[in-house]
Amino acid sequence: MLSARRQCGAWRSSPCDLGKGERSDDSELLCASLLGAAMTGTVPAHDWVERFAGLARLDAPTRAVLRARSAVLKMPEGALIFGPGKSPENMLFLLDGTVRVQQVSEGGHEIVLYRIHAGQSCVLTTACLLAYEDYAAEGIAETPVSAAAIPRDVFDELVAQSQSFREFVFAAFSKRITDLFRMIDEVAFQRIDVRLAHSLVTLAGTDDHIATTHQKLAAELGTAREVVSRQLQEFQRRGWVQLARGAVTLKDRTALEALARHRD
Amino acid sequence: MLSARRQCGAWRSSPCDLGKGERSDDSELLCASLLGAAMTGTVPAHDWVERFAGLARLDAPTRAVLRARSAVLKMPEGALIFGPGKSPENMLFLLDGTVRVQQVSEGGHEIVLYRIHAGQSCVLTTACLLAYEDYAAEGIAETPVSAAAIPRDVFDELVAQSQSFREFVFAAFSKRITDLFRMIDEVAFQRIDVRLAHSLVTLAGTDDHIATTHQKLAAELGTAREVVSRQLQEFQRRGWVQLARGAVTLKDRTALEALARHRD
DNA sequence: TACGCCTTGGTGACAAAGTCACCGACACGG
DNA sequence: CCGTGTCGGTGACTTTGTCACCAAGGCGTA
Repeated sequence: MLSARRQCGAWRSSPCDLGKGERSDDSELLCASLLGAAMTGTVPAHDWVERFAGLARLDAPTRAVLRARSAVLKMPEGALIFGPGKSPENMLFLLDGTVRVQQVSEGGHEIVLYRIHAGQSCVLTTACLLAYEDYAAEGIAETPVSAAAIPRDVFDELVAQSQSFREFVFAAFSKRITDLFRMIDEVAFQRIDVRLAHSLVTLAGTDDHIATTHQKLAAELGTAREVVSRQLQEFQRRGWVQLARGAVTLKDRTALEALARHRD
Repeated sequence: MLSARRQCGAWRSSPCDLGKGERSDDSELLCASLLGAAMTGTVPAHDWVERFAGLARLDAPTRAVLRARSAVLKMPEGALIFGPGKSPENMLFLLDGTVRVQQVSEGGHEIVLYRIHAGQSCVLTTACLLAYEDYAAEGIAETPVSAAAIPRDVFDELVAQSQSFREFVFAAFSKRITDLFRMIDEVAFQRIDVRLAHSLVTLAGTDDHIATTHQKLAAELGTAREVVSRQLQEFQRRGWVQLARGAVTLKDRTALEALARHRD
């Protein structure tokens, strides 16, 4: 049974991290056009292939196909890239921004599975899998994002034709699966303070400032808000962080990193 | 640091489940030949492709290549199919038996990630990924197994040539990743009694008998032996199971299944 | 048979983490 | 200024994990 009183939907029912708001109608339209098909009216592709770390090593013909048969899309922060029952028709290469992949289970529990950063990896892994079997995971734009969209058949064609593209694709799958292995290990065996310290260090920008709520940090780790609150208080007692409403500021990054490295 | 006193290595340091013994020198040799390359002296492939559920739908030329360029290998129970630093040179299709994929972390903690059953799925997912990035997961033959081995380059060739083989491969990856998502959700949010009940029902054969130790069940769930012992005692108090040294017998499968279905 | 030794599992005390109910402080828009 | 919703703090309690230690069973060997 769903417990109605539980505070849930850390990411969902609240304004986006840095921006000011609810998913607008505009964003919904963008999503629909992306998830649907067609891609009419989208920006023609530019030199994005060169800017994408993993693709630069591909053979020239493959890069040409990618350029020719893709379209660059932009989506606002908070947009739903894919979700349960919404498997995208296109494979996506993330050019700018970050996509958060998370899961919401029946009891209202949330957990962040991983993030996809520009260039480094791509959405194809997750997007592709959901094309075959849909599941209650969803990808959400954490910042405004731009992505190159490749129709499914072009993807298939490239896999067939290019040896280096195959390597790229399988390497991406490989990395995703090993990361999930690591994740399972952490969730099962790592202490919550270690995991929280790790999250803080990872989420903090160069300015050591994180604009987030305890509830969102809890969803990050798949734990309860109270647990996060208590741990943060402990960190503050130790002088490692400075707490404020909706914000955490790192005061001793070194100490947090040391704790995060703890393997045990 | 490794704690020397912890009782660890549930699966490793003990005799195999049903059989009688330590990994023999023979099995090590088989492993080596499998993991290495060559495949000289192995059995020529027969009609295994037809017996493999997922491959029956492939186009005829692809099936022919699979038959022609594969070799059927047999490995004894307890054999290490792949492991950290031992990425297999061949893609494997499991024809008979079961392979357990598990992870051992630094603290000596163990957890079973998933099992690969004959025909239903195949080892290629895991094997393939480890070819690109090796990690502390290992695959162990839980029963005597036979598998069809495909050299890496033949696999690559098939992916390039056959549309239906690509679909097969991506569907396998897809299923694996969604299963891992589910696993993360369970580890993070599911109560231990529910998970244990689920494991018991899954592990029990038609005779409702499981030959295993509490320690192994703990490794199955990624928890501690004491926790499993206490839960099993509780199940026994309720008349759901009958406990004996190294054995658990289901007395009320229906009740266990009901508990296992509990979503919360 | 007696002995040592290892495996298996039982136990109590405690620590860590999750759950529940409730509260007060803050922010924002009427 | 007030109402309303978000955010975070707190105490009591349950569940799970950890640690230390013990007892029974099994097995080989003197």
